[in-house]
Amino acid sequence: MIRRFRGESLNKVDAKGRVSVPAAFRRVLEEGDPDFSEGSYPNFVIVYGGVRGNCLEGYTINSITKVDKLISKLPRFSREREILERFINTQSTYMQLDETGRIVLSIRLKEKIGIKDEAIFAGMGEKFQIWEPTNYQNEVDALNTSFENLPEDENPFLKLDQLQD
Amino acid sequence: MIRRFRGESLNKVDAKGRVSVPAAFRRVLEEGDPDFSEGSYPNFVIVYGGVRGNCLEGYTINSITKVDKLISKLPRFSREREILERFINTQSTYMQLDETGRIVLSIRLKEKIGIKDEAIFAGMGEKFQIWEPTNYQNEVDALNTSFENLPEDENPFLKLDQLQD
DNA sequence: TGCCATCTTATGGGATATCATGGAAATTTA
DNA sequence: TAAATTTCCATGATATCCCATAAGATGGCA
Repeated sequence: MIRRFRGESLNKVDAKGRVSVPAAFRRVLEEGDPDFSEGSYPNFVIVYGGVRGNCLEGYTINSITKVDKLISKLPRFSREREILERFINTQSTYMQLDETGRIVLSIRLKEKIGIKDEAIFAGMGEKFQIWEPTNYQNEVDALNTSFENLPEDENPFLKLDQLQD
Repeated sequence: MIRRFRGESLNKVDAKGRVSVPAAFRRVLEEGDPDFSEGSYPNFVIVYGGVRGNCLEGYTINSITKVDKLISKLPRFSREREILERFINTQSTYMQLDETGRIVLSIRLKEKIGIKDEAIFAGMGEKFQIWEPTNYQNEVDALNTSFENLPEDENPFLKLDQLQD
């Protein structure tokens, strides 16, 4: 089975910026790190740029490597590549879980998304997101509204099956 | 895992031109220098020519070697090759980290990119860049603008997925 | 099915190491 | 020998490591 990021969790952020990554996510990060072995702690990548930039996004090493490989196919000095490198490499950072399954969010990262002493972890399949709780609620509400306003023929649930191969 | 240059960092440049290279970048430089060994300090290359020339670009020994090989594939006396060699070979220099992880930017290099007493280091995957902070902000803004103005079908993020396989 | 032992998880505190930075001394270069 | 460079030492801030604990989840077993 290929495990994916699922579920959400509200965790405390302490004075040093430490937060527990939900245990279920840790399993996914372990599976997604080719260098992980029993007794070590998985590495992964947090991207903090992104189009809207009000949350952090965590990627396993394997999935970020896929992205990196795609970027590397673009001509070395092209503008396109520059844009992608700027958003995906410049605005990201390696992370490693510690012994107790925590990471530390630096002051910069916390400021970036407005986190104080709590953070929401939200599973998104190949990635997970970290939100400041209020912002998260707003995002969920906004999604609900925009979903309710969609015409029937654009209902993504219905469109899903049409994509079939 | 092949570590790449990720993240950004604002560091002080002192009167002698000394700047700390971000610790995360040092790890990449070490991995990318075939002659590096525990207890020594990695060598790398700084290119100060380049197409737009308002920043410096740092390459690991391994990645500049890759670029050199690409250049070597061009016809020996072609104009193309001449240009690339001028920008990438002539206008570049070897550097070595010192004991405390710093390099010194010569007056020439500082003038080249307008640096006074602060420098931004920006990870770009296979290379990193050094910018004067204001210029960097302008570049980021320009990138954002040019990104926002792209027609949907040229969105580099979406194109990424189309490159798939 | 109810109880206890054990493991895992989320969390906290203190000690230690690393990082970025500054200054002085030693050495080289012009 | 003055200026510039390199080497060496010093320090505050930050990040990392190590140990501790309480609550919940899990599993075995009578």
